Amino acid sequence: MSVRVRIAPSPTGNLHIGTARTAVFNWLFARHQGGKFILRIEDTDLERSQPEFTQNILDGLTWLGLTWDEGPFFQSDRMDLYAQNIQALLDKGLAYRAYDTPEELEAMREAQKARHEAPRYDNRHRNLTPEQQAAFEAEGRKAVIRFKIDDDREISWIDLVRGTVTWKGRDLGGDIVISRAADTHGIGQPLYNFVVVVDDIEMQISHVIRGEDHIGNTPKQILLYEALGATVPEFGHTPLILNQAGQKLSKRDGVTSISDFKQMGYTPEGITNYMTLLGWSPPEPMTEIFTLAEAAQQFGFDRVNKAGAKFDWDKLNWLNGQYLHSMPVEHITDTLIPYWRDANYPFDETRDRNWLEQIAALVAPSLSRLDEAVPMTRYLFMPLTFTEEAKAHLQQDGSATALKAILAATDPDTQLTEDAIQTVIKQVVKEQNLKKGLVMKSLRASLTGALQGPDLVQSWLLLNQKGMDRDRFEQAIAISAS
RNA sequence: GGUGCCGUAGGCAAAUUGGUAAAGCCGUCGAUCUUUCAAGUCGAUGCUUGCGGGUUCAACUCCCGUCGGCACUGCCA
Repeated sequence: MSVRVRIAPSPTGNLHIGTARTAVFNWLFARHQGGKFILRIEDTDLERSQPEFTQNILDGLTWLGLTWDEGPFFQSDRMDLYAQNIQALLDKGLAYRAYDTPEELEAMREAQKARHEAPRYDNRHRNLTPEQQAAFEAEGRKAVIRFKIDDDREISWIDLVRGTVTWKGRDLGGDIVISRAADTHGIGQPLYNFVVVVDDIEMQISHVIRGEDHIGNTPKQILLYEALGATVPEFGHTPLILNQAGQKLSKRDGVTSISDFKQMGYTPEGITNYMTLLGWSPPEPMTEIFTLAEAAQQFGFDRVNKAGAKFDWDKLNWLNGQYLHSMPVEHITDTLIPYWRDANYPFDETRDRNWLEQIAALVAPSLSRLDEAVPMTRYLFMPLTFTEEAKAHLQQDGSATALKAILAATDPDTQLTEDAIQTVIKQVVKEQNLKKGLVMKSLRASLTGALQGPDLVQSWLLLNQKGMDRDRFEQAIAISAS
């Protein structure tokens, strides 16, 4: 049997990191098995589904490199199929119409709670007589359709990551609603648990790989597979991604959508690598830094951990940095340009290309996120703002002397080279009898407005190419005097 | 409350069928390089495997109990 897996996000929000991680495991498994990875958009909740979220999900998956082989399929296009299957269940007597009002259900649960019982539907409308049904309809009540669940059934499956999992029918909460309320004899909007099964059957999904939060849905769905006369697929429930407090990561935890990560300057390679590590571990000779394709060669559920994993920014940052450090200059320059542009730094992409590449080469080795390049390179693009420490340094004895000497020792009409800079520094140190540290710090303070930052000689070179160095020395000398 | 799942250092985690002194990575700390920060390099720190029993020559790995965490418990997905 060929392997067919799917990722089925619902467009009620941007692509979430948890969904993306599930997509990674599905993708990895499909590639490892030579199977198909299918994308299905679960938009049965008409109220909450939005087209822009669908777009965000598609864009996110594409950006991450999680390409799909079939789809996207939309559940909203398949309503007839669901209605047919619900009718079939109705015809077979496996499902029925229930006329309870939301208020009645609420009251029932309250009563159960008061009696310290587990809230569940008591199947009160399972065996209504035609007369009773007619009476409810005469009242103008609408009916949901419920699927019968046998209290005495025991359902179990061999989970790909957890082994045998068993549930009792009585713990499933009574007959489940598979379609929303609709007028007499009509079939309302089909609900998640039912739709998933119909689609997975129809799309011949062989392995359902999803988050652990779906474990409780699985027994209900297995019963539905049986009722629809279909083969039950394999199930694998992956551990959840947890927040600092150890709870399921949710939008309330701040940055959780892939588009946010992208904007913050994480690379798709870094994110997918990290998400894979959250639950899966590579076999021995392999290091923790790997591409999706490399992971796919080794991927298997035997190496997927069962416990939830806390999301660790430190490790993500480190991993992302590894990718940034090894990125070719042209590539990282291309990637950095949008960040500089968004910061409104003035430059001409074409004419300044070489200069921009030098900047990229200068800062890339110390980045862990792309957006860090913005504050880090600000002094190369914008007028200076001085930190208090920098000002204080410039006001020290010898600082102005050093800068004046440097001004005198350099020719405004000749572009500097690295060697020339080294020579000038040595010369000034010797002639003015100053400490090298003081000269260097004065240079840094005057050129960058700060006492720490990227390599100073390279920075000066870059500023010199733009003719931005001498004015800064003058400005600094003025500060020295004040 | 009920049901289910899970529990190896601060975080991610490894450990062939129970068998050496419980890998590795991140973090932290220190050293080094540098005018500086970051990065890099080198080194160090930390778990008696939630806890208590049991089986065994031997248990992170098996059994029993216990505690804790999380997830689910919808006419959401």
